[in-house]
Amino acid sequence: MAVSTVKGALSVDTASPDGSAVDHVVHQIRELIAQAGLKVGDSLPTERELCAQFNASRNTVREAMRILKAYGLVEVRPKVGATITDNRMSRAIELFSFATMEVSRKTFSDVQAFRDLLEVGSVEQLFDRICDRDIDELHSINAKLAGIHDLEEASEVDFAFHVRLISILDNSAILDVYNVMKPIILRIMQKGKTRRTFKTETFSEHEGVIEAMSHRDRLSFQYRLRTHLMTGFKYFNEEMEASA
Amino acid sequence: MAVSTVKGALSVDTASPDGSAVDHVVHQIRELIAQAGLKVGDSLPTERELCAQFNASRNTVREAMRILKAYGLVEVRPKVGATITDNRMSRAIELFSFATMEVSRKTFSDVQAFRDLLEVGSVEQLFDRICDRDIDELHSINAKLAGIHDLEEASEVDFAFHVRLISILDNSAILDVYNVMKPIILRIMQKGKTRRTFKTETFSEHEGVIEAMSHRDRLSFQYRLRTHLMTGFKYFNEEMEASA
DNA sequence: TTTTACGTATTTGGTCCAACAAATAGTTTG
DNA sequence: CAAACTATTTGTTGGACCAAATACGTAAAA
Repeated sequence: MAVSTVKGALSVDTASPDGSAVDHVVHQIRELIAQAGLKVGDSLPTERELCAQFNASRNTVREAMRILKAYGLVEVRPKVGATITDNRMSRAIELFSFATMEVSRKTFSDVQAFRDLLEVGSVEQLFDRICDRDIDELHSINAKLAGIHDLEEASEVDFAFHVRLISILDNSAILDVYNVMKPIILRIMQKGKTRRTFKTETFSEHEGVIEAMSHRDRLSFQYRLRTHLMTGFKYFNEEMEASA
Repeated sequence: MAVSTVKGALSVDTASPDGSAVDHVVHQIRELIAQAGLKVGDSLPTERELCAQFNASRNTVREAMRILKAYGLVEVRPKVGATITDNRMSRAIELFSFATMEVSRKTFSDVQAFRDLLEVGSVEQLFDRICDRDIDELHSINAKLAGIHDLEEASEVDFAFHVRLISILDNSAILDVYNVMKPIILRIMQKGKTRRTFKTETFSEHEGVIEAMSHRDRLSFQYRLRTHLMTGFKYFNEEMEASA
């Protein structure tokens, strides 16, 4: 505290919550963090201190902390108390690991078109940065497809391959987005495939992409990768085309 | 209940949490939802029923419900109880509206490179779909820059312009990702700019992009948009290059 | 008799309190 | 230097009360 009596209309405005005591405490804690300029790693007051400070019961404070924890903004260990963190990205990932929604035809084409823009579209920056270790590691990741036991595992390997590919770009925005979308991408990868499909088709498609990379063959890279991304589209039938 | 004594290893596996009672209840509630096949709009048992069902105290159940609420999976109103929802996307957006982190040089270049891949890279698909209404609406959005009063408002208009641009693609994956990243993008847009910058430079850069679109001039579109995205990079100094 | 309106009782989430269990950091003791 | 102890702090429980929303039954009106 001390600083910023004026702070007011700046960035931290959570607007006014719904008036519930818990939301109010959440708001106050966030204000506290902002005003005290707490950074990642710093400690928050103990629950009971917060109770006294905000005139709230311990349960109310605890529910507020649950929210902050769920948002990945604080980490709390018994005895040591709560410390500031920033796991929002991983929380966002967990968010979408829920609710096993069915992948629609439109979802498939949207997501794959999106990935096409990122993976195929970044060919120039990618080829600028490629080094031998990238090629080697892509090979070794892809080799794991031979030993997979179920679809889940196979799609994990497939995903790891593509993450390794774009990691060459050294762009954390892209990497973060990929991780957020991971659950959806995994489902897309599994759609219509069998273990055998992964071991044969997917494997050789990946190998083709790697070969194009090692030869620095832009056109081949783009063609092979694009084709690879669109494999699986055939497994979607045309049903339910018009959905509002 | 009734169905699926076998269900076991399917999709809903939240793995086993850290063993805390609250996490356990969260897990059980999610299992309950899955097993009972509850859809959005359906009701959950009352808190007290959940207490009895899971042998947990009411506070524990409430903390679990706080988590589900924070995840945007349930909505709870006094007296009527908890109903299933799916506001995960809006929660994800809220997630990143927090913690007014400073935009680093690397964040800037990463995010803008990312946007470059999406916006500039999609020129073919974009030009395939463009219609007159798109051009008109882009004009009218951009016109709002003349009447802006502060940076916040200006960046909102700027953002709206780019969202409208990519909305032509009719790709909800891209749109969702853009919305999730909105807070970060807004900050990037504000970096180093003034109201005047928006009213003059940003405005005319947008107009240039629109003009290229209306002429179906691919090269001009790409050049102008790419230049526009990289405007602002000059406001970052080299400080703090090596951060682990 | 039927329908509408009102008021009461019940249900349900929201908040608070007090107490105990478990885990851990720091301190003391061998 | 290591082990045991102590105090502190989170984790969990059970209970209590309140306020608001709903359900229902009763009374009044058509």
